[in-house]
Amino acid sequence: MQTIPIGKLAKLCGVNIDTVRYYERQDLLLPIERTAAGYRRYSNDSIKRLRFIRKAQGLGFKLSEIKGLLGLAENDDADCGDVRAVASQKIAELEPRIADLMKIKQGLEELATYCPGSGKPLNECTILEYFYKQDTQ
Amino acid sequence: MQTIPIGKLAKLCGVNIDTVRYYERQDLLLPIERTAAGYRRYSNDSIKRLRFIRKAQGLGFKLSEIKGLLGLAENDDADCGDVRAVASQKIAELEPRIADLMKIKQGLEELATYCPGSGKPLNECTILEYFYKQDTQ
DNA sequence: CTTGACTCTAGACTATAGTCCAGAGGCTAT
DNA sequence: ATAGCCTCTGGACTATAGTCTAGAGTCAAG
Repeated sequence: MQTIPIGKLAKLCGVNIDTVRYYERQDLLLPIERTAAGYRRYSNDSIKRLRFIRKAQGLGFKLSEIKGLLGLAENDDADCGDVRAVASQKIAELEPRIADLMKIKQGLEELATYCPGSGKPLNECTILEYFYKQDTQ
Repeated sequence: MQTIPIGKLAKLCGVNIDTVRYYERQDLLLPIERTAAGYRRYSNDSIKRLRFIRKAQGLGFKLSEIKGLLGLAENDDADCGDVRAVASQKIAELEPRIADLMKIKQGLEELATYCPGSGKPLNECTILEYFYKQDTQ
């Protein structure tokens, strides 16, 4: 098995070389060895692992969570249920965030609807009025 | 008009006292004066302004955007159209973010559906498989 | 043997919105 | 006058995920 240097690994996976070093500091992706001169060397598994990281990130996982996921993947006592639990938790986190954003969007849309718009002076602006208004409650 | 000290302003608006000072550094909320001892003094307008800031934040505006909004509100040449444009732009920013999160959520739900679940070994885990899989394309 | 590309390290810097701290001084009520 | 708050300042620190820099060393090709 031939090993690959950091620059090649980075290019193969489409990430910045500094990002690879950063993942190493985060204990996410260690080189399989170092050359006599101290150069990092990676394997094909490193490529798979780096791809794993980027994919999981794309699905909204934080690096710390990905670390946990990779730990699971390497734990002989873990099973599919454990992995699915992590996915389910992430879904559960996503739900309120989406709902929040949608509520915010609706609020803004409402404000924009009532605002008289172009040409009207600011003292008739219902958006600003809303922002300045004291909360009733 | 009696003026109020920073601690009272903060409490009235439900924000941390350091946050008020932070807003000052960001040029968002300046005290109307300082006492001989250097103590900040605020007016009722400061309360309104701070409430404005917090409300706009609640609708997803960044402090820099709120600064622009407050600038508009104090600009005699601005009209409702200008304010509405800011709101519309924020709505336009929200849309793809919501869509993204929903896509991520759907992706995760799909993965979780196919995963055999509890009791099955990890090499049958379709979630991990997906994470490790090389992108086709 | 030199040129150019590659890699090494430690540390600083980015964005965002604060929060917390120490050490000093001020203000108020008893 | 003294206790017990309040406020002042500058600077450090938080989270997250990198990115960039300087200065030095290494490697391969011509």
